[in-house]
Amino acid sequence: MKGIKKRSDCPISGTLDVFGDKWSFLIIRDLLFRKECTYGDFLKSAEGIATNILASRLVTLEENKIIEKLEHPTSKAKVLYKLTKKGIDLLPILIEIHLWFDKYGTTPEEIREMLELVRKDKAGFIENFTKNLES
Amino acid sequence: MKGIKKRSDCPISGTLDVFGDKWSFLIIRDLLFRKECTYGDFLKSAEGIATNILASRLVTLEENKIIEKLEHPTSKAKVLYKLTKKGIDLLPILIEIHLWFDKYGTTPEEIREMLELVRKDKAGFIENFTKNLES
DNA sequence: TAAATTTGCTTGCATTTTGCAAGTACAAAT
DNA sequence: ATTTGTACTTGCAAAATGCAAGCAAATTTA
Repeated sequence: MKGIKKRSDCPISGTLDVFGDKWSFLIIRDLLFRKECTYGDFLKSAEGIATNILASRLVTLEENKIIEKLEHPTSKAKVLYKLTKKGIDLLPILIEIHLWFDKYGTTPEEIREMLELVRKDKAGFIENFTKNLES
Repeated sequence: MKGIKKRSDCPISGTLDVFGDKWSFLIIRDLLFRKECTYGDFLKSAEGIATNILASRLVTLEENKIIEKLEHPTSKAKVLYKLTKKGIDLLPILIEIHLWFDKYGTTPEEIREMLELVRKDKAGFIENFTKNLES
């Protein structure tokens, strides 16, 4: 599965060329909330991604420098995935999706607590969250 | 194409259940930038959506109250599509996608001009843009 | 006013992507 | 030494996508 074909110069189109499917952004969500995930961690997520799809999405995200692979500190059998800076910088998009959803849908309580912080000081929230992920 | 199956309670997942494909958000982009579009207008967009896909996406977006149909003021042969408030409120997501893309990709000049306004006063930009679309 | 064109779709079919179930190779635990 | 865990790959069926053609109603043109 090689280079993605660009449909136009439009930034929205270009972004969808990479993330425009039902799974990629869930992988990013997992990594934003959990910082580092193994292959098995992704498989355990509530939505139930198929293993072949997961593998192909991880490749695409890595090709596009959104995520990177790391050695697991204690086990050679495991692989750690984490976001690059480019990936971490998707946080504001994720936040706006959450805010929009909260306005028109039903947000789980735990997340709604996070959104209160966001509403109090969005820039500060993003800065802190980002710092934590970068470290 | 009937009701969409919800994969989990996660807001990201729920949003992707509706928009998680390569085309839906381009339709919304068109409507944000052009305010009202006919079926033919969407077909003319640079990315070249297939007519059957367009028709099915318009149905889904309408079912989900993101867009609505309007009578064309001068022609019964034409149909006007426009965003609902719920659809207009996707603007902040679109903006963050643009800002992210601009950081890591190449944004067309015309759009970059818009982004300067956004960076000067994001809240004001959104307010004005929204007001214009609502009227 | 009859014929041609425009408009918003639908239909049929080939290609591509997805999803499910198994299988594999290597690491690690028992 | 054997079983289990982990990260995948493979094969195949089902679903989604893409392309081309078709169609009915509205509109324009002759």
